[in-house]
Amino acid sequence: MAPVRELTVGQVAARSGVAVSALHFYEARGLIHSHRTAGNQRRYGRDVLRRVAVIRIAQEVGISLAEIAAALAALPEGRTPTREDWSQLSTAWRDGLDDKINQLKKLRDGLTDCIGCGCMSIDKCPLRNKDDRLAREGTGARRLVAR
Amino acid sequence: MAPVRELTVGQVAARSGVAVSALHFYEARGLIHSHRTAGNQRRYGRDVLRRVAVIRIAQEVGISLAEIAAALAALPEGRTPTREDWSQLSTAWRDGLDDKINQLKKLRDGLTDCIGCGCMSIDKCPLRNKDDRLAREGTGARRLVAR
DNA sequence: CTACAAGCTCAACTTAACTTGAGGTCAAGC
DNA sequence: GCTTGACCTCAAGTTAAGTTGAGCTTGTAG
Repeated sequence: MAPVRELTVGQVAARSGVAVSALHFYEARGLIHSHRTAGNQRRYGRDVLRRVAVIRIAQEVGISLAEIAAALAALPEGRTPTREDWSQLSTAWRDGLDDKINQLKKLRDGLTDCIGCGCMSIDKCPLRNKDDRLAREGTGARRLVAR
Repeated sequence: MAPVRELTVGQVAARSGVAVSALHFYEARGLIHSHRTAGNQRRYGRDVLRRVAVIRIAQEVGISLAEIAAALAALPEGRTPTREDWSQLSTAWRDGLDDKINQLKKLRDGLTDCIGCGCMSIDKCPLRNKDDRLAREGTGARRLVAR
């Protein structure tokens, strides 16, 4: 059987589970690329499926399209990305993932105590403090133990 | 200084690190409540600080304001929430957190293999499959024929 | 008793990530 | 050759979670 040739936008949508409009959108944002037929219709290479998969996975982890675009931009323009290319990408995100996991763990482990503790000094709460804008701009009185 | 009984919106903003506009917004969304002075200015009880803290924490974990509102709605209207009340809430969110952590772990552990594996059958990918609409509607024919 | 910081309301604007719609083209089956 | 469904472009709409600004009122320090 002949290798599957190019995919239409509809086929990519069907296979990736992403709406056609979203694919258009990704393309406009430079996350995926296509070339056009004589009749101006999009045709995608098979690697677009992988790209889209990566995009969705990354999104699920909370990476914004802009960040994803930046990461994907590092992939070779001309050729099909190698295992090496993808691997590099995944390694970078893996670190971010690790951070995120640790953050959530910390949160989870502190959650019950911190929410349920009944303490009145919320501004001393270790959970709260981690992104406390006040800590940065603090005028003094509100200033707490630096982490 | 005498113990502060009621807080103005500005004081809440200062102590919670949340913008006044955001507090207005939360109030409009029913996440927090206030009563008004004769001059129509908001006055908050001290428990609002806790509420706001909980809101921000929950948001950070990826819970939407709508969901937070629903959870907070379960808190007693009339009285200051007890430790019990908060604890119940945190326990519920804790479960969600656990799920999220596990999901991320799975993602992390599969990421390098799955993104970097070089395999061509993306629709068989364990990562992708977890939310694959196609897998549910799949006719079987769409099963990847291609390399 | 007055200046002016803080509050108030309401509407409009913002960003992300898409979706929907209008109006028109292309391609494949009968 | 027609009909139908998939495509195309571009503009506008949508949701979340707020922010910003205008115009007006309150509250408090000096």
